[in-house]
Amino acid sequence: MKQSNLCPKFEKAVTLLSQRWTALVIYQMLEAPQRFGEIQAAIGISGKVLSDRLKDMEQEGLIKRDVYPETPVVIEYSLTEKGRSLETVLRDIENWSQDWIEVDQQSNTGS
Amino acid sequence: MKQSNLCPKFEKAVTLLSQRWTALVIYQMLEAPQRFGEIQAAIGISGKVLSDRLKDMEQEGLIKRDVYPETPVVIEYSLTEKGRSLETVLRDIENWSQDWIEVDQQSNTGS
DNA sequence: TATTAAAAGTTACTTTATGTAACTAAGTTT
DNA sequence: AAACTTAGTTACATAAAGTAACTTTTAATA
Repeated sequence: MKQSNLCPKFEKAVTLLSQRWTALVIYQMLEAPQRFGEIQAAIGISGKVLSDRLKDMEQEGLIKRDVYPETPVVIEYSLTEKGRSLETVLRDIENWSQDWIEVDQQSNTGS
Repeated sequence: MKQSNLCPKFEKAVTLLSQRWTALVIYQMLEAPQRFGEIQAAIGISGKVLSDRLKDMEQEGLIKRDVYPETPVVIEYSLTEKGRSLETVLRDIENWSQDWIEVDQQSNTGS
């Protein structure tokens, strides 16, 4: 027994955005098109999960994958219009976080 | 090796919102304070996970839990100011979903 | 020419999160 | 006393995410 009263479009949007890492990947690509390794380094995601997410997001039409047959080959991910249209959502979350989130300073200063 | 360049507040906000069900629970409570069983029925979440989420969200200060010692006892969950301040985010997602999400009509009409 | 180096993934395996269904506890109605 | 309701909890099964080592391709280096 699993069923809701919710609007299916809204439900799907929420499901999309609550996939772990998806929002951060989009946020990262708002700045510029990015390569696999750049995204990995920027948000601290494993290769395996990033690979999965990029496939999902491409499938959903949020991003596109371009191959530049340079040497060595460059593969670049960038937002589609649909992906970019999430910018307002991400900016809202950004603003909200500044107003409402407390970060517990886990001071990690060795030596 | 897991570390990012991101603003910790933003990162925490995203982590919060990408917990499965959290956004839907808040969305549901935007309408009115709700009881456990109402939330369950409205969004189709299991008792176990709803219980976990409500605890997390209370911990984060997004919701509060009120006990009315009526008979039988009524336990009501409602948004705090912090929780309610997520309304803009949720409304943005709602609007975005209407503009950009396609729902594949899996017609389920028996008989 | 063999060796070492990226970049972009993939694979096998472990850990964590989520889902399911049955069960509990307190008070209530029959 | 037996059955019902609400608000959960428990034990167990499945799915998603994390880790680290490995593969492939092309190139620059020794």
